[in-house]
Amino acid sequence: MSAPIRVRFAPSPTGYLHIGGARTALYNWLLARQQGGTFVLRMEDTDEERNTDAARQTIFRGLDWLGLTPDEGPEQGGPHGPYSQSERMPVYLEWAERLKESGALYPCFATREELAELRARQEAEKAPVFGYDGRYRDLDPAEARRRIAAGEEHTWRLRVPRGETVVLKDLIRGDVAVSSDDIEDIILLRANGTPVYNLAVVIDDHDMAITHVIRGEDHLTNTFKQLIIYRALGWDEPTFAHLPLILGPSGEGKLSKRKHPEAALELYQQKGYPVEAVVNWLAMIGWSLDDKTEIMSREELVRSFGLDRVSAAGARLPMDKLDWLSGEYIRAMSLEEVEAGFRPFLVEAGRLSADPNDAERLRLRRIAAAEKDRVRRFGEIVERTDWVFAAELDFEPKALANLGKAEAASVLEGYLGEVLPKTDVEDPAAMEADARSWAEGRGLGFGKFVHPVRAALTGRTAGPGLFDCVAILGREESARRLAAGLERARGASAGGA
RNA sequence: GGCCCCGUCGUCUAGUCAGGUCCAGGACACCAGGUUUUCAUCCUGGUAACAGGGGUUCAAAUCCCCUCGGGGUCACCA
Repeated sequence: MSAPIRVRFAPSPTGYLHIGGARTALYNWLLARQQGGTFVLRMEDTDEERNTDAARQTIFRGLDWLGLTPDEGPEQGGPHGPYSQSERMPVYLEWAERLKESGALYPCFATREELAELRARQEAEKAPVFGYDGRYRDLDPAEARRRIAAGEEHTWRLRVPRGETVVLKDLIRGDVAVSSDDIEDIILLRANGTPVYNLAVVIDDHDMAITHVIRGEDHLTNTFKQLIIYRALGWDEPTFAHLPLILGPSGEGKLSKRKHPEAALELYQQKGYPVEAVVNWLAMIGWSLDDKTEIMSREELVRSFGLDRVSAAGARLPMDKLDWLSGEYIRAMSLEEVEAGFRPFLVEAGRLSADPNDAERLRLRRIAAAEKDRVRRFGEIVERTDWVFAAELDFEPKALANLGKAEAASVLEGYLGEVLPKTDVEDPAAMEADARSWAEGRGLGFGKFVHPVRAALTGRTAGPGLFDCVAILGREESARRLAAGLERARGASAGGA
């Protein structure tokens, strides 16, 4: 119907990529891809004190990981740059100047101390309204000029109209109306002459031709201020959509990094959740396709996503659901993909060379085959393979008990001596057939066979299929462990009998 | 405290705009059973919610009002 949409994600680089921010970025990106629009990344880095280059990088790399690479942004450039607010100061100042000329702004000589005092008194008196009381709003212009000329410190405030109703047409919340009397005369230029966030945002969204501002609900009250700035500047406002907030997993408050480690996107990468699972999960927090669809690929999301089905209510982070989804994604992967997922974790744990040799590759393949159905995130593979790489097995009590059973010694001895040497350790199914026929020949139940062998090989009672374990260890190491287990079993029966 | 947003199973949600097909559906989690050499997967079944109170209506999870609860925001931060 009209020009393609232009959306943006505008984080401030203060340390990490917030999971809620990641979702905001995803929703924006989804819409841009779906409608052939443009996804812009803009750094809101006007606060020099708090911003670091490391934090910028964290945001860039986080978006890369999620596959939400901007069409325009600090790294990729574009026709509406620069895309970092720190580089756009002249632009803001220019518009601020026009606002001064038009009389929309007035100088305010209230000092920080004065304002703090005012606020303290308002709180003490339980005043109905907090905030600036407009004490310099009607200062005589000549007097103002005189004080400025005298070098008196001052900020510039926006003369917010009185007695008007400001209506925000929000795609998710519908029409939200607020009285302009509830909005104080906001500072647009600080005493040091720098512009304030709300001014910068309006100018940027306008200059960058943003058509839809999709952001967290925490910006809802800012929007009314911004609406007034749009009016003062004589610009048309974009369409707004305020997303419900993501709350901490156990309820109270929005996610903060201090209280909730899961607020940081990096955590998910570190724990080894497949990206596509994270994307799927994020999309479903606050949005749903219908009453049953849970698993959706990125392509399906691009096709079906829509703001009209975004919920207005805040949501807790459903961590259990991520674990489940992640497991589903891993199970749907090819063996090669699972290997690739495990690889960095095993390398980091020192269990795999960065450039693995053939034997290592083979072992990785076998581990992947054995654990693919069991693991819910790739990072689990480290502790799950402790038994494989342990120089000395750390036996669980139950496993030890299994080695102490009456038939344990003869089973181990038989498997070690008669079966293992000629069974095909490359082929778990074949090994199982061999073992079964051997056990049957002895009139042994398969369970009686399996338990002591598993105990000797892994020191545990639970884990991958027994013959996957043999395959992972290889013939030689399996034999060594079986022999060691046999010794224990004999010791146990000798001591016990 | 002012202003604003929100309120369906423990959790994520469908249903609310266009009232009946909803003694409320799905998923995760949980519990029970089955398959399996263990675990996991897989299969079957189960527990579990319309925040409360008033209206309107033949009929309300759906519309209106009040209460309660949760959240956001009130910086010369962004």
